[in-house]
Amino acid sequence: MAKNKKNKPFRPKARRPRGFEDRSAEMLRAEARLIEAAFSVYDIHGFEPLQTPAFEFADALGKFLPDDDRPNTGVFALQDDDEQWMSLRYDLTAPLARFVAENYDALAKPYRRYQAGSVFRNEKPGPGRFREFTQCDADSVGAAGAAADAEMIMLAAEVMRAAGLKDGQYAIRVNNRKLLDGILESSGVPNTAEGAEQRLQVLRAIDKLDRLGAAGVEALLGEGREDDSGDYTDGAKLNAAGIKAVLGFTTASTDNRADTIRTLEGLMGTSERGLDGVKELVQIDTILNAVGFGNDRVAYDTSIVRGLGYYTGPVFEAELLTEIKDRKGRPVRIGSVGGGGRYDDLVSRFRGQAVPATGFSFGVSRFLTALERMDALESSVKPPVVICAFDKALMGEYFKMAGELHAEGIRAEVFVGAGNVTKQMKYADRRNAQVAVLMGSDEMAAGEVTLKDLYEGAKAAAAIESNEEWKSSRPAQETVSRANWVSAVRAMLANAS
RNA sequence: GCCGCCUUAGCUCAGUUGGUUAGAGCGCUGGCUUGUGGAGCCAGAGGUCCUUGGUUCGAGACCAAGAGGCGGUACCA
Repeated sequence: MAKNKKNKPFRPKARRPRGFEDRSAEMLRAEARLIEAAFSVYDIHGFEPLQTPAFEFADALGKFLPDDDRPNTGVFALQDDDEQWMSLRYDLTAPLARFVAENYDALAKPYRRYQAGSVFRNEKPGPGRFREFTQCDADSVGAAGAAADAEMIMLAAEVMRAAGLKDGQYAIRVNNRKLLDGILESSGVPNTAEGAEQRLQVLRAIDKLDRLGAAGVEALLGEGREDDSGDYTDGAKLNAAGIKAVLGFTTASTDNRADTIRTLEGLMGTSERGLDGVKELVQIDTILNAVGFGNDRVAYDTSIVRGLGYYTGPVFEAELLTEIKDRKGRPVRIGSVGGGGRYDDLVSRFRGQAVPATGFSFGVSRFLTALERMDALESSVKPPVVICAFDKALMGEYFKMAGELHAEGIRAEVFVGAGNVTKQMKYADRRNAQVAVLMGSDEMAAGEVTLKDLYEGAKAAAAIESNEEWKSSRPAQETVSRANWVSAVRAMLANAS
Protein backbone atom coordinates (compact mmCIF):
# COMPACT_ATOMS: atom_id res chain seq x y z
CA MET A 1 0.00 0.00 0.00
CA ALA A 2 2.77 2.36 0.92
CA LYS A 3 4.43 1.51 -2.35
CA ASN A 4 1.25 2.36 -4.23
CA LYS A 5 1.02 5.68 -2.53
CA LYS A 6 4.55 6.50 -3.50
CA ASN A 7 4.06 5.68 -7.17
CA LYS A 8 0.81 7.51 -7.51
CA PRO A 9 1.27 11.00 -8.93
CA PHE A 10 -0.32 13.74 -6.89
CA ARG A 11 -3.73 14.62 -8.26
CA PRO A 12 -5.61 17.44 -6.65
CA LYS A 13 -9.24 16.78 -6.14
CA ALA A 14 -11.36 18.98 -8.40
CA ARG A 15 -13.64 20.68 -5.92
CA ARG A 16 -14.89 24.04 -4.73
CA PRO A 17 -14.92 25.53 -1.27
CA ARG A 18 -18.44 25.37 0.06
CA GLY A 19 -20.66 28.31 -0.60
CA PHE A 20 -18.76 29.25 -3.74
CA GLU A 21 -20.54 28.49 -6.98
CA ASP A 22 -19.61 28.14 -10.60
CA ARG A 23 -22.08 30.11 -12.61
CA SER A 24 -23.34 28.69 -15.89
CA ALA A 25 -23.52 30.44 -19.24
CA GLU A 26 -27.25 30.85 -18.99
CA MET A 27 -27.04 32.25 -15.48
CA LEU A 28 -24.31 34.70 -16.42
CA ARG A 29 -26.28 35.99 -19.38
CA ALA A 30 -29.37 36.46 -17.27
CA GLU A 31 -27.36 38.25 -14.58
CA ALA A 32 -25.71 40.52 -17.12
CA ARG A 33 -29.10 41.45 -18.57
CA LEU A 34 -30.55 42.22 -15.16
CA ILE A 35 -27.58 44.34 -14.12
CA GLU A 36 -27.65 46.13 -17.44
CA ALA A 37 -31.35 46.89 -16.98
CA ALA A 38 -30.75 48.33 -13.51
CA PHE A 39 -27.71 50.32 -14.66
CA SER A 40 -29.66 51.94 -17.47
CA VAL A 41 -32.24 53.13 -14.95
CA TYR A 42 -29.58 54.60 -12.66
CA ASP A 43 -27.70 56.08 -15.54
CA ILE A 44 -30.59 57.97 -17.05
CA HIS A 45 -31.35 59.45 -13.62
CA GLY A 46 -27.88 60.93 -13.53
CA PHE A 47 -26.09 58.43 -11.31
CA GLU A 48 -22.41 57.68 -12.04
CA PRO A 49 -20.82 54.24 -12.11
CA LEU A 50 -18.11 53.36 -9.60
CA GLN A 51 -15.92 50.32 -9.14
CA THR A 52 -14.16 49.76 -5.84
CA PRO A 53 -11.74 46.91 -5.09
CA ALA A 54 -12.75 43.59 -3.58
CA PHE A 55 -10.35 44.13 -0.67
CA GLU A 56 -10.56 46.93 1.85
CA PHE A 57 -8.70 47.49 5.06
CA ALA A 58 -10.62 45.71 7.75
CA ASP A 59 -10.98 48.77 9.94
CA ALA A 60 -12.47 50.70 7.03
CA LEU A 61 -15.21 48.11 6.76
CA GLY A 62 -15.75 48.65 10.44
CA LYS A 63 -16.06 45.08 11.65
CA PHE A 64 -13.76 44.45 14.56
CA LEU A 65 -14.81 42.56 17.60
CA PRO A 66 -14.70 44.97 20.52
CA ASP A 67 -12.38 42.76 22.61
CA ASP A 68 -10.23 41.46 19.79
CA ASP A 69 -7.64 42.79 17.38
CA ARG A 70 -8.78 40.43 14.64
CA PRO A 71 -11.55 41.16 12.16
CA ASN A 72 -14.96 39.85 12.99
CA THR A 73 -16.00 36.38 12.00
CA GLY A 74 -18.22 36.61 9.02
CA VAL A 75 -15.65 38.41 6.89
CA PHE A 76 -12.81 36.88 4.93
CA ALA A 77 -9.68 38.55 6.17
CA LEU A 78 -5.94 38.19 5.78
CA GLN A 79 -2.89 40.09 6.88
CA ASP A 80 -0.93 41.93 4.24
CA ASP A 81 2.86 41.73 4.32
CA ASP A 82 2.89 44.90 6.40
CA GLU A 83 0.72 43.04 8.94
CA GLN A 84 -2.33 45.16 8.28
CA TRP A 85 -5.65 43.33 8.15
CA MET A 86 -7.43 43.37 4.83
CA SER A 87 -10.94 42.05 4.32
CA LEU A 88 -12.98 41.07 1.32
CA ARG A 89 -15.94 43.44 1.14
CA TYR A 90 -19.16 42.00 2.56
CA ASP A 91 -21.34 44.60 0.85
CA LEU A 92 -20.95 47.60 -1.45
CA THR A 93 -22.10 50.19 1.05
CA ALA A 94 -19.13 50.16 3.42
CA PRO A 95 -16.64 50.55 0.54
CA LEU A 96 -18.74 53.43 -0.77
CA ALA A 97 -18.55 55.13 2.60
CA ARG A 98 -14.76 54.74 2.49
CA PHE A 99 -14.59 56.07 -1.05
CA VAL A 100 -16.69 59.12 -0.26
CA ALA A 101 -14.72 59.89 2.87
CA GLU A 102 -11.43 59.53 0.97
CA ASN A 103 -12.54 61.75 -1.91
CA TYR A 104 -14.88 63.99 -0.02
CA ASP A 105 -13.66 67.36 -1.22
CA ALA A 106 -13.43 66.34 -4.87
CA LEU A 107 -16.96 65.00 -5.14
CA ALA A 108 -20.00 67.08 -6.04
CA LYS A 109 -22.55 66.46 -3.33
CA PRO A 110 -24.98 64.82 -3.38
CA TYR A 111 -22.77 62.12 -4.83
CA ARG A 112 -24.93 59.50 -6.51
CA ARG A 113 -23.34 56.32 -7.80
CA TYR A 114 -24.26 52.82 -8.89
CA GLN A 115 -22.17 49.67 -8.67
CA ALA A 116 -22.47 45.93 -9.09
CA GLY A 117 -20.02 43.30 -7.98
CA SER A 118 -19.23 40.25 -5.92
CA VAL A 119 -19.40 40.50 -2.16
CA PHE A 120 -18.16 37.87 0.28
CA ARG A 121 -19.47 36.58 3.56
CA ASN A 122 -17.64 34.02 5.62
CA GLU A 123 -20.60 32.25 7.14
CA LYS A 124 -22.50 29.03 6.73
CA PRO A 125 -24.13 28.89 3.32
CA GLY A 126 -27.74 27.83 3.09
CA PRO A 127 -30.26 27.18 0.35
CA GLY A 128 -29.98 30.14 -1.99
CA ARG A 129 -27.30 31.70 0.20
CA PHE A 130 -23.67 31.71 -0.84
CA ARG A 131 -20.38 33.01 0.47
CA GLU A 132 -19.84 34.96 -2.74
CA PHE A 133 -22.71 36.61 -4.49
CA THR A 134 -23.40 39.61 -6.69
CA GLN A 135 -24.99 42.75 -5.36
CA CYS A 136 -26.24 45.69 -7.35
CA ASP A 137 -26.43 49.00 -5.50
CA ALA A 138 -27.33 52.64 -6.04
CA ASP A 139 -26.70 55.20 -3.33
CA SER A 140 -27.04 58.89 -2.77
CA VAL A 141 -24.55 60.44 -0.35
CA GLY A 142 -24.75 63.93 1.06
CA ALA A 143 -28.47 64.60 0.85
CA ALA A 144 -30.31 64.71 4.14
CA GLY A 145 -33.83 65.41 2.98
CA ALA A 146 -36.65 63.00 2.29
CA ALA A 147 -36.39 63.94 -1.40
CA ALA A 148 -33.31 61.72 -1.71
CA ASP A 149 -35.17 58.86 -0.07
CA ALA A 150 -38.12 59.39 -2.40
CA GLU A 151 -35.73 59.24 -5.34
CA MET A 152 -34.24 55.92 -4.22
CA ILE A 153 -37.72 54.49 -3.71
CA MET A 154 -38.76 55.56 -7.20
CA LEU A 155 -35.58 54.10 -8.64
CA ALA A 156 -36.29 50.79 -6.94
CA ALA A 157 -39.72 50.72 -8.56
CA GLU A 158 -38.23 51.63 -11.92
CA VAL A 159 -35.67 48.82 -11.63
CA MET A 160 -38.52 46.38 -11.07
CA ARG A 161 -40.05 47.53 -14.32
CA ALA A 162 -36.73 47.42 -16.14
CA ALA A 163 -36.31 43.83 -14.99
CA GLY A 164 -39.37 43.01 -17.03
CA LEU A 165 -42.00 43.05 -14.30
CA LYS A 166 -45.41 44.55 -14.83
CA ASP A 167 -46.96 46.93 -12.30
CA GLY A 168 -48.84 44.77 -9.85
CA GLN A 169 -46.18 42.05 -9.93
CA TYR A 170 -44.05 43.95 -7.44
CA ALA A 171 -44.41 46.48 -4.66
CA ILE A 172 -41.96 48.77 -2.91
CA ARG A 173 -42.90 48.69 0.77
CA VAL A 174 -41.73 51.65 2.80
CA ASN A 175 -41.41 52.14 6.53
CA ASN A 176 -39.44 54.52 8.73
CA ARG A 177 -37.15 53.51 11.57
CA LYS A 178 -38.09 56.64 13.45
CA LEU A 179 -41.67 55.40 13.82
CA LEU A 180 -40.66 52.29 15.75
CA ASP A 181 -38.20 54.36 17.77
CA GLY A 182 -41.14 56.55 18.70
CA ILE A 183 -43.31 53.61 19.71
CA LEU A 184 -40.52 52.11 21.79
CA GLU A 185 -39.78 55.46 23.41
CA SER A 186 -43.36 55.60 24.63
CA SER A 187 -42.94 52.01 25.90
CA GLY A 188 -39.94 52.84 28.06
CA VAL A 189 -37.11 51.94 25.69
CA PRO A 190 -34.89 55.02 25.68
CA ASN A 191 -33.98 56.43 22.30
CA THR A 192 -30.30 56.40 23.22
CA ALA A 193 -27.32 54.10 23.03
CA GLU A 194 -28.61 52.27 26.13
CA GLY A 195 -31.69 51.13 24.29
CA ALA A 196 -29.79 50.17 21.14
CA GLU A 197 -29.49 46.46 21.93
CA GLN A 198 -33.13 46.21 22.91
CA ARG A 199 -34.25 48.08 19.79
CA LEU A 200 -32.22 45.69 17.67
CA GLN A 201 -33.88 42.70 19.30
CA VAL A 202 -37.28 44.22 18.60
CA LEU A 203 -36.30 44.68 14.95
CA ARG A 204 -35.15 41.07 14.66
CA ALA A 205 -38.38 39.87 16.21
CA ILE A 206 -40.56 41.88 13.82
CA ASP A 207 -38.49 40.65 10.91
CA LYS A 208 -39.68 37.12 11.69
CA LEU A 209 -43.38 37.99 11.52
CA ASP A 210 -44.01 36.14 8.28
CA ARG A 211 -42.16 33.02 9.43
CA LEU A 212 -43.13 32.68 13.07
CA GLY A 213 -46.48 34.44 13.11
CA ALA A 214 -47.78 36.85 15.72
CA ALA A 215 -47.47 34.35 18.60
CA GLY A 216 -43.78 33.65 17.93
CA VAL A 217 -42.99 37.33 17.58
CA GLU A 218 -44.87 38.08 20.77
CA ALA A 219 -42.63 35.60 22.60
CA LEU A 220 -39.51 37.18 21.11
CA LEU A 221 -40.68 40.66 22.09
CA GLY A 222 -41.20 39.41 25.64
CA GLU A 223 -39.07 36.91 27.55
CA GLY A 224 -37.86 34.74 24.69
CA ARG A 225 -38.72 31.75 22.56
CA GLU A 226 -37.73 28.10 22.33
CA ASP A 227 -37.83 26.65 18.83
CA ASP A 228 -38.53 23.09 17.72
CA SER A 229 -34.90 22.04 18.03
CA GLY A 230 -34.86 23.15 21.64
CA ASP A 231 -32.70 26.16 20.97
CA TYR A 232 -33.62 29.20 23.02
CA THR A 233 -33.66 32.72 21.65
CA ASP A 234 -33.55 35.48 24.21
CA GLY A 235 -36.34 38.03 23.90
CA ALA A 236 -36.43 41.82 23.93
CA LYS A 237 -38.00 41.80 27.42
CA LEU A 238 -40.69 44.35 26.63
CA ASN A 239 -43.58 44.65 29.06
CA ALA A 240 -47.10 43.65 28.07
CA ALA A 241 -48.11 47.15 27.05
CA GLY A 242 -44.94 47.51 25.00
CA ILE A 243 -45.53 44.22 23.16
CA LYS A 244 -49.08 45.28 22.40
CA ALA A 245 -47.91 48.66 21.14
CA VAL A 246 -45.26 47.14 18.87
CA LEU A 247 -47.55 44.48 17.44
CA GLY A 248 -50.26 47.09 16.98
CA PHE A 249 -47.82 49.30 15.13
CA THR A 250 -46.65 46.55 12.77
CA THR A 251 -50.22 45.91 11.68
CA ALA A 252 -51.23 49.55 11.45
CA SER A 253 -50.62 50.02 7.74
CA THR A 254 -53.08 49.53 4.90
CA ASP A 255 -52.50 49.48 1.17
CA ASN A 256 -53.35 53.16 1.01
CA ARG A 257 -50.52 55.57 1.84
CA ALA A 258 -52.73 58.50 2.82
CA ASP A 259 -54.78 56.35 5.20
CA THR A 260 -51.67 54.87 6.75
CA ILE A 261 -50.19 58.32 7.35
CA ARG A 262 -53.33 59.38 9.20
CA THR A 263 -53.26 56.22 11.35
CA LEU A 264 -49.60 56.75 12.18
CA GLU A 265 -50.07 60.36 13.18
CA GLY A 266 -52.49 59.10 15.83
CA LEU A 267 -50.16 56.32 16.98
CA MET A 268 -47.09 58.49 17.51
CA GLY A 269 -48.67 60.55 20.27
CA THR A 270 -46.16 63.04 21.55
CA SER A 271 -42.99 61.29 20.47
CA GLU A 272 -40.93 63.87 18.64
CA ARG A 273 -38.94 61.23 16.79
CA GLY A 274 -42.04 59.35 15.77
CA LEU A 275 -43.75 62.44 14.46
CA ASP A 276 -40.59 63.35 12.59
CA GLY A 277 -40.77 59.96 10.91
CA VAL A 278 -44.37 60.55 9.87
CA LYS A 279 -43.40 63.93 8.48
CA GLU A 280 -40.80 62.29 6.25
CA LEU A 281 -43.34 59.80 4.98
CA VAL A 282 -45.66 62.72 4.15
CA GLN A 283 -42.90 64.41 2.15
CA ILE A 284 -42.11 61.21 0.29
CA ASP A 285 -45.80 60.64 -0.40
CA THR A 286 -46.14 64.13 -1.86
CA ILE A 287 -43.32 63.50 -4.31
CA LEU A 288 -44.57 60.03 -5.25
CA ASN A 289 -48.04 61.43 -5.92
CA ALA A 290 -46.69 64.25 -8.06
CA VAL A 291 -44.76 61.82 -10.25
CA GLY A 292 -47.62 59.38 -10.37
CA PHE A 293 -46.30 56.47 -8.31
CA GLY A 294 -49.56 54.99 -7.08
CA ASN A 295 -50.30 52.72 -4.15
CA ASP A 296 -49.88 49.73 -6.41
CA ARG A 297 -46.18 50.49 -6.93
CA VAL A 298 -45.18 52.01 -3.58
CA ALA A 299 -46.96 51.19 -0.33
CA TYR A 300 -46.33 52.15 3.28
CA ASP A 301 -45.92 49.03 5.34
CA THR A 302 -45.15 49.19 9.07
CA SER A 303 -44.12 45.52 9.22
CA ILE A 304 -41.02 46.19 7.11
CA VAL A 305 -37.93 46.56 9.28
CA ARG A 306 -34.79 45.35 7.46
CA GLY A 307 -32.72 43.43 9.99
CA LEU A 308 -29.78 45.77 9.77
CA GLY A 309 -28.93 48.02 12.64
CA TYR A 310 -27.41 50.87 10.70
CA TYR A 311 -30.56 52.33 9.17
CA THR A 312 -31.61 55.62 10.67
CA GLY A 313 -34.68 56.77 8.75
CA PRO A 314 -36.88 55.59 5.89
CA VAL A 315 -36.36 51.92 4.98
CA PHE A 316 -37.93 49.95 2.17
CA GLU A 317 -38.03 46.57 0.53
CA ALA A 318 -38.77 45.55 -3.04
CA GLU A 319 -41.11 42.61 -2.98
CA LEU A 320 -42.33 40.37 -5.72
CA LEU A 321 -45.96 39.37 -5.70
CA THR A 322 -47.00 36.06 -7.14
CA GLU A 323 -49.81 35.64 -9.57
CA ILE A 324 -51.55 33.55 -6.96
CA LYS A 325 -54.20 35.41 -5.04
CA ASP A 326 -55.24 34.69 -1.49
CA ARG A 327 -58.86 34.18 -0.48
CA LYS A 328 -59.58 37.88 -0.40
CA GLY A 329 -58.27 38.20 -3.92
CA ARG A 330 -55.13 40.07 -2.93
CA PRO A 331 -51.76 39.08 -4.37
CA VAL A 332 -49.65 36.92 -2.04
CA ARG A 333 -46.09 37.87 -1.22
CA ILE A 334 -43.26 35.61 -2.31
CA GLY A 335 -40.62 37.71 -0.68
CA SER A 336 -38.15 40.51 -0.78
CA VAL A 337 -35.58 40.72 -3.56
CA GLY A 338 -33.90 43.89 -2.44
CA GLY A 339 -34.14 46.84 -0.15
CA GLY A 340 -32.58 49.94 1.17
CA GLY A 341 -32.95 52.96 3.32
CA ARG A 342 -31.27 55.88 5.00
CA TYR A 343 -28.01 55.33 6.85
CA ASP A 344 -26.75 58.66 8.13
CA ASP A 345 -23.91 57.42 10.32
CA LEU A 346 -21.86 55.28 7.96
CA VAL A 347 -19.71 57.92 6.26
CA SER A 348 -19.43 60.12 9.32
CA ARG A 349 -17.42 57.33 10.98
CA PHE A 350 -14.50 58.52 8.86
CA ARG A 351 -14.99 62.23 9.39
CA GLY A 352 -16.15 64.33 12.26
CA GLN A 353 -19.05 65.86 10.42
CA ALA A 354 -22.38 64.26 9.61
CA VAL A 355 -22.71 62.82 6.10
CA PRO A 356 -26.24 61.68 5.36
CA ALA A 357 -26.78 58.85 2.88
CA THR A 358 -29.51 56.69 1.45
CA GLY A 359 -29.46 53.79 -0.96
CA PHE A 360 -30.99 50.74 -2.60
CA SER A 361 -29.47 47.31 -3.09
CA PHE A 362 -30.58 44.00 -4.52
CA GLY A 363 -29.09 40.54 -4.69
CA VAL A 364 -28.72 39.73 -8.36
CA SER A 365 -29.02 35.95 -8.27
CA ARG A 366 -31.79 36.01 -5.71
CA PHE A 367 -33.76 38.40 -7.87
CA LEU A 368 -33.14 36.16 -10.87
CA THR A 369 -34.31 33.06 -9.05
CA ALA A 370 -37.51 34.87 -8.19
CA LEU A 371 -37.99 36.09 -11.75
CA GLU A 372 -37.45 32.57 -12.97
CA ARG A 373 -40.16 31.30 -10.68
CA MET A 374 -42.49 33.96 -12.06
CA ASP A 375 -41.63 32.99 -15.64
CA ALA A 376 -40.61 36.59 -16.14
CA LEU A 377 -37.20 35.82 -17.66
CA GLU A 378 -36.46 36.68 -21.23
CA SER A 379 -35.27 33.87 -23.44
CA SER A 380 -31.52 33.55 -23.57
CA VAL A 381 -29.00 33.58 -26.38
CA LYS A 382 -29.54 31.10 -29.22
CA PRO A 383 -27.05 28.28 -29.71
CA PRO A 384 -24.55 28.82 -32.51
CA VAL A 385 -24.66 27.53 -36.05
CA VAL A 386 -21.93 24.88 -36.24
CA ILE A 387 -19.81 24.76 -39.36
CA CYS A 388 -18.35 21.27 -39.66
CA ALA A 389 -14.72 20.94 -40.67
CA PHE A 390 -15.02 18.24 -43.30
CA ASP A 391 -11.77 18.89 -44.98
CA LYS A 392 -8.85 20.45 -43.15
CA ALA A 393 -7.67 21.93 -46.43
CA LEU A 394 -10.78 24.10 -46.46
CA MET A 395 -10.32 25.48 -42.94
CA GLY A 396 -9.80 29.00 -44.19
CA GLU A 397 -13.00 28.73 -46.21
CA TYR A 398 -14.93 27.63 -43.11
CA PHE A 399 -13.78 30.61 -41.09
CA LYS A 400 -14.66 32.87 -43.99
CA MET A 401 -18.18 31.41 -43.98
CA ALA A 402 -18.46 31.89 -40.24
CA GLY A 403 -17.50 35.51 -40.83
CA GLU A 404 -20.31 35.87 -43.33
CA LEU A 405 -22.79 34.71 -40.70
CA HIS A 406 -21.24 36.96 -38.05
CA ALA A 407 -21.65 39.94 -40.36
CA GLU A 408 -25.37 39.18 -40.38
CA GLY A 409 -25.44 38.96 -36.59
CA ILE A 410 -25.84 35.18 -36.58
CA ARG A 411 -23.99 33.29 -33.87
CA ALA A 412 -21.74 30.77 -35.60
CA GLU A 413 -18.60 28.76 -35.01
CA VAL A 414 -16.24 26.50 -36.92
CA PHE A 415 -15.51 23.09 -35.40
CA VAL A 416 -11.87 23.36 -34.39
CA GLY A 417 -11.56 20.03 -32.61
CA ALA A 418 -10.36 16.69 -33.86
CA GLY A 419 -12.56 13.97 -35.23
CA ASN A 420 -14.63 12.73 -38.10
CA VAL A 421 -18.01 13.97 -39.17
CA THR A 422 -19.79 11.69 -36.72
CA LYS A 423 -17.99 13.39 -33.86
CA GLN A 424 -18.69 16.80 -35.28
CA MET A 425 -22.38 16.10 -35.60
CA LYS A 426 -22.43 14.80 -32.05
CA TYR A 427 -20.76 17.99 -30.97
CA ALA A 428 -23.33 20.11 -32.80
CA ASP A 429 -26.09 18.09 -31.21
CA ARG A 430 -24.63 18.53 -27.78
CA ARG A 431 -24.31 22.24 -28.28
CA ASN A 432 -28.00 22.30 -29.03
CA ALA A 433 -27.25 23.82 -32.41
CA GLN A 434 -30.19 24.07 -34.72
CA VAL A 435 -28.19 24.31 -37.93
CA ALA A 436 -25.11 22.34 -38.98
CA VAL A 437 -23.26 23.50 -42.07
CA LEU A 438 -21.68 20.79 -44.20
CA MET A 439 -19.28 21.62 -46.98
CA GLY A 440 -16.73 19.19 -48.31
CA SER A 441 -14.60 19.42 -51.41
CA ASP A 442 -17.51 18.25 -53.58
CA GLU A 443 -19.76 21.11 -52.52
CA MET A 444 -16.84 23.48 -52.67
CA ALA A 445 -16.19 22.58 -56.30
CA ALA A 446 -19.88 22.86 -57.13
CA GLY A 447 -20.26 26.19 -55.34
CA GLU A 448 -22.77 24.67 -52.91
CA VAL A 449 -23.33 24.30 -49.20
CA THR A 450 -25.36 21.65 -47.38
CA LEU A 451 -27.42 22.83 -44.42
CA LYS A 452 -28.93 20.46 -41.90
CA ASP A 453 -31.73 21.36 -39.52
CA LEU A 454 -30.90 19.29 -36.46
CA TYR A 455 -34.19 20.05 -34.74
CA GLU A 456 -36.19 18.81 -37.69
CA GLY A 457 -33.82 15.88 -38.11
CA ALA A 458 -34.41 14.80 -34.51
CA LYS A 459 -38.15 14.85 -35.13
CA ALA A 460 -37.72 12.73 -38.24
CA ALA A 461 -35.48 10.30 -36.35
CA ALA A 462 -38.33 9.26 -34.12
CA ALA A 463 -39.98 7.47 -37.04
CA ILE A 464 -36.82 5.75 -38.21
CA GLU A 465 -35.98 2.30 -36.84
CA SER A 466 -32.94 0.98 -38.61
CA ASN A 467 -29.53 2.52 -38.57
CA GLU A 468 -29.10 2.09 -42.31
CA GLU A 469 -32.28 3.99 -43.03
CA TRP A 470 -31.26 6.72 -40.63
CA LYS A 471 -27.88 7.02 -42.31
CA SER A 472 -29.13 7.02 -45.86
CA SER A 473 -32.22 9.16 -45.49
CA ARG A 474 -30.31 12.19 -44.23
CA PRO A 475 -33.44 13.92 -43.01
CA ALA A 476 -34.05 17.64 -42.87
CA GLN A 477 -31.16 18.84 -44.93
CA GLU A 478 -30.86 20.79 -48.11
CA THR A 479 -28.10 21.83 -50.45
CA VAL A 480 -28.10 25.47 -51.46
CA SER A 481 -26.00 27.69 -53.65
CA ARG A 482 -23.04 29.33 -51.99
CA ALA A 483 -24.27 32.62 -53.41
CA ASN A 484 -27.30 32.82 -51.14
CA TRP A 485 -26.45 30.38 -48.38
CA VAL A 486 -26.58 32.99 -45.63
CA SER A 487 -30.22 33.79 -46.33
CA ALA A 488 -30.92 30.04 -46.46
CA VAL A 489 -29.44 29.71 -42.95
CA ARG A 490 -31.53 32.64 -41.82
CA ALA A 491 -34.67 31.01 -43.23
CA MET A 492 -33.86 27.72 -41.51
CA LEU A 493 -33.35 29.49 -38.17
CA ALA A 494 -36.61 31.38 -38.59
CA ASN A 495 -38.31 28.05 -39.12
CA ALA A 496 -37.55 26.99 -35.56
CA SER A 497 -40.19 27.03 -32.92
C1' G B 1 -23.26 28.41 17.52
C1' C B 2 -27.27 24.62 18.35
C1' C B 3 -30.41 20.32 16.44
C1' G B 4 -31.32 16.43 12.84
C1' C B 5 -30.22 13.45 8.49
C1' C B 6 -26.52 11.81 5.15
C1' U B 7 -21.33 10.16 2.85
C1' U B 8 -19.88 3.36 -2.03
C1' A B 9 -17.91 5.04 -9.96
C1' G B 10 -19.10 11.51 -13.24
C1' C B 11 -24.74 11.02 -11.56
C1' U B 12 -28.66 8.03 -9.01
C1' C B 13 -28.10 4.11 -6.03
C1' A B 14 -27.65 -1.63 -4.63
C1' G B 15 -24.32 -4.37 -1.64
C1' U B 16 -27.57 -10.40 2.38
C1' U B 17 -25.56 -12.36 9.55
C1' G B 18 -19.01 -9.31 9.18
C1' G B 19 -16.40 -13.59 4.41
C1' U B 20 -12.52 -14.46 -1.26
C1' U B 21 -11.70 -10.36 -7.21
C1' A B 22 -17.24 -4.23 -4.58
C1' G B 23 -21.95 -4.15 -8.53
C1' A B 24 -26.29 -2.01 -11.58
C1' G B 25 -28.68 1.78 -14.45
C1' C B 26 -27.65 6.24 -16.66
C1' G B 27 -23.53 9.09 -18.34
C1' C B 28 -18.52 9.10 -20.56
C1' U B 29 -14.65 7.18 -24.38
C1' G B 30 -13.87 4.11 -28.67
C1' G B 31 -15.70 0.73 -32.55
C1' C B 32 -19.60 -1.08 -36.01
C1' U B 33 -19.71 4.14 -39.41
C1' U B 34 -12.79 8.60 -42.24
C1' G B 35 -19.71 12.39 -45.66
C1' U B 36 -23.88 12.77 -41.09
C1' G B 37 -26.36 14.00 -34.44
C1' G B 38 -31.06 9.54 -32.76
C1' A B 39 -31.95 4.05 -31.82
C1' G B 40 -29.18 -0.59 -31.62
C1' C B 41 -24.99 -3.92 -30.91
C1' C B 42 -19.80 -4.56 -29.17
C1' A B 43 -15.68 -3.02 -26.32
C1' G B 44 -13.36 0.20 -22.73
C1' A B 45 -12.07 3.76 -19.02
C1' G B 46 -13.46 5.23 -14.32
C1' G B 47 -13.25 3.27 -6.94
C1' U B 48 -8.63 6.13 -0.85
C1' C B 49 -16.29 2.19 -0.22
C1' C B 50 -15.05 10.35 3.24
C1' U B 51 -10.61 10.14 6.92
C1' U B 52 -8.23 8.26 11.17
C1' G B 53 -8.25 4.97 15.04
C1' G B 54 -10.56 0.61 17.29
C1' U B 55 -13.14 -4.44 17.56
C1' U B 56 -12.22 -9.01 14.60
C1' C B 57 -8.86 -14.60 11.78
C1' G B 58 -11.36 -11.17 8.37
C1' A B 59 -14.62 -4.48 8.01
C1' G B 60 -17.80 -1.11 2.52
C1' A B 61 -20.76 -3.26 6.64
C1' C B 62 -19.80 -3.00 13.74
C1' C B 63 -17.76 1.00 17.48
C1' A B 64 -15.40 5.96 18.40
C1' A B 65 -13.56 10.54 16.92
C1' G B 66 -12.88 13.87 13.01
C1' A B 67 -13.96 15.94 8.10
C1' G B 68 -17.41 16.98 4.34
C1' G B 69 -22.49 17.41 2.39
C1' C B 70 -27.76 18.47 3.12
C1' G B 71 -31.78 20.55 5.95
C1' G B 72 -33.68 23.41 10.07
C1' U B 73 -32.63 27.16 13.70
C1' A B 74 -29.67 31.36 15.44
C1' C B 75 -26.63 35.29 13.61
C1' C B 76 -26.29 38.35 9.24
C1' A B 77 -22.61 44.32 8.73
